[in-house]
Amino acid sequence: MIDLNVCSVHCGAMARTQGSHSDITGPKVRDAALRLFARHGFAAVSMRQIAGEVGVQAGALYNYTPDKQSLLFSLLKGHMDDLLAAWAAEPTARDPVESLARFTRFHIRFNIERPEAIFISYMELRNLAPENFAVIEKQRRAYEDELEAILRAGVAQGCFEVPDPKIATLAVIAMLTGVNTWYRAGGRLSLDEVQQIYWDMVRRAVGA
Amino acid sequence: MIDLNVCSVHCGAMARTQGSHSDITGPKVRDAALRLFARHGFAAVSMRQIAGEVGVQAGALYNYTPDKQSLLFSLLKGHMDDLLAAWAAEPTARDPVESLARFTRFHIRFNIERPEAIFISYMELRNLAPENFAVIEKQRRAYEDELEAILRAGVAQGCFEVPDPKIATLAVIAMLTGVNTWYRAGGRLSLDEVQQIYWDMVRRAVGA
DNA sequence: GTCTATAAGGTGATAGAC
DNA sequence: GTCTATCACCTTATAGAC
Repeated sequence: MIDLNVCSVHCGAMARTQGSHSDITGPKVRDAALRLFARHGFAAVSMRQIAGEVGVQAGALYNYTPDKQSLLFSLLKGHMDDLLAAWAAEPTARDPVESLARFTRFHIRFNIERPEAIFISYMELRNLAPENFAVIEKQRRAYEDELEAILRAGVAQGCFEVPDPKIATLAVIAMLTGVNTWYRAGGRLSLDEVQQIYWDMVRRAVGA
Repeated sequence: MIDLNVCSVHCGAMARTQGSHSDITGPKVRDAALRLFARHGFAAVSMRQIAGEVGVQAGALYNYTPDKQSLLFSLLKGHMDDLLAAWAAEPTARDPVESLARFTRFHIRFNIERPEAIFISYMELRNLAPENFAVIEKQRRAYEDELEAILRAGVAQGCFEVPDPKIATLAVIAMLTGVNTWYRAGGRLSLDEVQQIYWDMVRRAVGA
């Protein structure tokens, strides 16, 4: 149909001094899939649509993923790895109040910086094959456990008033994640103002 | 659009002492669609699957909905109508603190009682045709405005400390709606205990 | 009101040319 | 690595028999 790059015979024989097509096409496939899955949903997006965004034919996608399911899992897994690594790289604090403040600001910033990945991480869990779901679910719990540990430390030290740390964990995360439903860069409030407003609410919610 | 009681030539002349097939099949179609959409997602569910749940052939569904999109819209519209009507039927309070307490308890109970409808109301908005989305979005804002009015009244009377009522509204709703991600009937906590825990957090979050 | 049959087209994935 | 072509199957929706 449309032949954009009839490199075919020639390129294979040429000295390939830098990145092959796959070094470029691979990330483009992931970017297109992330964007389309976030916009229309995994089930509503076809491999042909993704290929169209990338500028290749559908068959070529299978050089980069064994199937559509693996593509979704790879995106979600990569996102959760990023999340856990980024939080692990944050400087730690002794004081639970300061830890909670850092978690609050971190979570808001991280989420706002990658709205599409956050969106599919919440919306497309049900489209994961069971074994893939189990992996992501475990990582999600590991992240929740980070916040729960902060709350429990604060309760133990008497600086938080939280009757049920597990529920408070889920409540705080739900509240913070909600930012993504309305925040738009260049809107009424800066990231810093948003972080401050939510920190005030979180701080009071846990009785700090 | 949907003719619920045609029953063709015969029934029209007969004394119809009780429900025709359509009186039974219609609700069954809606129930099956709600359950399947919630479980697998709108795009992933076929009309044949819905028909299979109901116990009819796919073609018969079109006696109850002009198309798949209208079926989704009808479910979401019905849910939002129920939500707004149920809140309107709640007894009102003069005191903003008491109003907020009632809203908190109402929202949690209403959501917990119909997890599937709540789920698709959040997940399937993007699968609505633009004109249908506009209708649901308007209703969603009307509901948010109810809470925002409570918060603004509380700020005006000096019983809440909320720098940005709009954001506080969205934060509180996000926190409360999060209950549905973990609550299961017969679990560790009763509905009443959950309502109490969340009310404590909401109350403190708004500085009441 | 429900059935069967069908239209018209989309789906994920693969084979083999280049 | 990407193409074209294809397989086997699924999709929504409609037509007409009963």
